[in-house]
Amino acid sequence: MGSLTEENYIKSIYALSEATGEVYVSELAKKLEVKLPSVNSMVKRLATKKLVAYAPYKGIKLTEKGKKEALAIIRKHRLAELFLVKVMGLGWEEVHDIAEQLEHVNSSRFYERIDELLNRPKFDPHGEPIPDSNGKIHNQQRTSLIHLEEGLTATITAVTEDEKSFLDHLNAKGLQIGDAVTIKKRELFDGSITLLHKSKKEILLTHQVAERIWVEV
Amino acid sequence: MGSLTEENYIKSIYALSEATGEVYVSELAKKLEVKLPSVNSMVKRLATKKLVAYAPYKGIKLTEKGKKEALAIIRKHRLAELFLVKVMGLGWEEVHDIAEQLEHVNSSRFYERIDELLNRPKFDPHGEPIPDSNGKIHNQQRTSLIHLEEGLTATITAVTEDEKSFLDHLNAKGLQIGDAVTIKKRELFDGSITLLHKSKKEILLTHQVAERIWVEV
DNA sequence: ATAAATTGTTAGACGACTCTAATATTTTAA
DNA sequence: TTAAAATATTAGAGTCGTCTAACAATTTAT
Repeated sequence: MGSLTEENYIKSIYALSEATGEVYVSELAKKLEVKLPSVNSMVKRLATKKLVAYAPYKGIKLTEKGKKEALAIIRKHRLAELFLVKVMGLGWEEVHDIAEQLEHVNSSRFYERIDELLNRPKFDPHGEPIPDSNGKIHNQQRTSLIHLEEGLTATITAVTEDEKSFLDHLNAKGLQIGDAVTIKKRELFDGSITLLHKSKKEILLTHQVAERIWVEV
Repeated sequence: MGSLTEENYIKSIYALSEATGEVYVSELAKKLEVKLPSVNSMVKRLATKKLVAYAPYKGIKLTEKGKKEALAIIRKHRLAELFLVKVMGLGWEEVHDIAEQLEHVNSSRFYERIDELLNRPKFDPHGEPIPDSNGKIHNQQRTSLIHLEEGLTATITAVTEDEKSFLDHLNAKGLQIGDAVTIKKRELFDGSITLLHKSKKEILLTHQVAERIWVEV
């Protein structure tokens, strides 16, 4: 096992490189809130440990070994989040920071037990998939709310989890994972969307918010 | 909050100085499994932070500030242990190492919720008292098994928690916190003790084991 | 296609924590 | 009461992870 810092680098590299397969030093520096030279020297260390592939002035890529480690941490993070919500009764908007700490707990017994208690769950409270103990992710169909036609009905399956304030916003609007919503109106000029919710209420979402909500039709 | 390392020093200083009010550098080095100079320099750092009072070649004492920090960590450790046993269903002999990690989690919400779920418990699974959120310890009457006269009956309230192997040993003998036992025979020549247990079985304990079992008469 | 802007790297230093080797103090026992 | 044993400290170095300042490569836009 690597250090706490190392685990955080690996996790961030995974998250930021998911789309394109690689990350740049500056993106990583921004995400981790450290300066460029810090990232540069850490990435070199990770490279000597064969956790990333890296050539100066080129992007950073996780090796298979690095990916495996990243998925193990993500698994722990997501299991912890679900545990905090389901077993401990905390709100989905307040568990992220605690899970950031619990994800570094080194105890297969602890996580095996959580997995068991939650009945081998596939998704965390934000709808993100939980990798299994081999790092395999059970994927789901994903469309962003902003891509739905007017009149269509869909179920919210996930949200992009970045800041607590975003989750607070959804809570305030009364939206939850699993809720069914119908697109009532899409405003072309600003991209905002009006939803019809199971609570019979109409909910107005800005484009910025809607694009971070994932649904299954 | 201090670093993880700092927290571990504070906790060990508290544990080792409980009896006499002070610890020596060498004892601390042994407990923490580091060399003497490491302890020496760390203790100096803790002294500049006003967490310990220290004069070269003299013992190390926690300041009020240090004690407060120690008790906060101990509270988290013991709450975590009880939580792992009661809520997560792990065995009392396997929770110590996990609690060693959970005790460093920085989240009042997390621990407040555990405290609530466990109904503000006063003792951990090993019978050790859990300090309240102000660091106050609810003390209990404590006598070691080896000080009981033959014929007396008492309830096991705690055990000295040092090594997993000791707890495994008690498990194997069928002894648990809360069990009532009667002293059947005390052997003078080797200090061993024969107990009568609620299970009607006779249990033989060596002096070494018996002195680490605490009872209430 | 070259200058400006952006992005990345190197050099060197610092704090936290550890170590080994050398030295000093305190305790114990002859 | 002094020599030996036990205990503690200092000096100096190494690793991890961070920083600032200076420089180098790459991209972009004129």
